Amino acid sequence: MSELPFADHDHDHCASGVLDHADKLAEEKGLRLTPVRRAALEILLTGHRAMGAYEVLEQLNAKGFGNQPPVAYRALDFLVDNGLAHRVQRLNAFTACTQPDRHHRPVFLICRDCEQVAEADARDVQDTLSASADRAGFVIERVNVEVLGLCPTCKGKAS
Amino acid sequence: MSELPFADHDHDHCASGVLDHADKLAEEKGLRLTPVRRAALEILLTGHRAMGAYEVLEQLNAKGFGNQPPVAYRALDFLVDNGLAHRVQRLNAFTACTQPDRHHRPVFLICRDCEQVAEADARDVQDTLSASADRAGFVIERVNVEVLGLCPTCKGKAS
DNA sequence: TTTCCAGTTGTTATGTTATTACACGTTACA
DNA sequence: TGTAACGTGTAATAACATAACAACTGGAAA
Ligand SMILES: [Zn+2]
Ligand SMILES: [Zn+2]
Ligand SMILES: [Zn+2]
Ligand SMILES: [Zn+2]
Repeated sequence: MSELPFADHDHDHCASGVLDHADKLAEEKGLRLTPVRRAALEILLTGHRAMGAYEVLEQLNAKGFGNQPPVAYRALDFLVDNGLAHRVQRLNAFTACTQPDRHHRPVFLICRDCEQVAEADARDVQDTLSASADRAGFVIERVNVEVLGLCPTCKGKAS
Repeated sequence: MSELPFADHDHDHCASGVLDHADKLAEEKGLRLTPVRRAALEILLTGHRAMGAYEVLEQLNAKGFGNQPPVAYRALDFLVDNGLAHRVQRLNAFTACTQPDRHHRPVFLICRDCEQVAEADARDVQDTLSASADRAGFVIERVNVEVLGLCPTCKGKAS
């Protein structure tokens, strides 16, 4: 794991950086980062945590978009498919990718207390996994690694 | 990963073996493997695949138990809590543990074609993960690793 | 034995998450 | 300028999960 998750950071900066990157990516790859999609990404970035689809939907609607589930699910699916967001299975939630500029193997560290989700890169973990799956003859297409526990902050509070 | 998943095997034997083990475990640890709970385990073993709670519920009801969701969820939760079954997040489904006799770190290999789920043990993968989380100051409580792809059989069919 | 309690099972009702199906508009492109 | 692919919106519904409460069970305390 190369990054320390849960670290303090300049959030406004990280958010606008990701949005800039998304705009660039859209232009380069011809992705259609339409208003709803961009708004959904903004919402995830502003929330800075894992958000449920209906929560995103509510905020999309407040910004003048539709208010039916598919509106949110489609935008979120687009973001996930294009590496701008991830789905956190354990929480039935979505979170903006914090490092969309590099092809990474995300691992999610989920704090059960404060519910924050940190995205770490664990190339080594997933390389191990790939090697094992290869031996078993299984072709990996997607990997989902999620860890539930206590983040450093909440660990401190508990003790 | 120490086991080859998706291998042919004597399924009736593996199923009855797990049930025997569950009975033994119940006696040793004082677990109350009641009729509904044992039936739920049987259903998962007979299905030999990941099954949704409502699917299990339907079969429980056919055997004379209640027909409301909590009946299934409670039995399944019991099995999961006691290591007799696992939850597959990706599929919102449950599967009988194939190796309940050892304390293992399950990794699920999910075939997107035939929907079979193989349970492999990946101690090495999760040890790597633990070490990384430790460095980040995160206390791991539960880990969930799920891999989506093509099993050897379906890989063959596709080519 | 009787009382009590924790735990189990059942029911109703409700909450939460996700998809299908279809209409209409927009974009890209021949 | 057709037209096909894609995107957005809506309504309806499916699928998954939990809350709240009543009734029963089985064992320990009195
Ligand atoms: Zn990411
Ligand atoms: Zn925390
Ligand atoms: Zn297992
Ligand atoms: Zn398969």
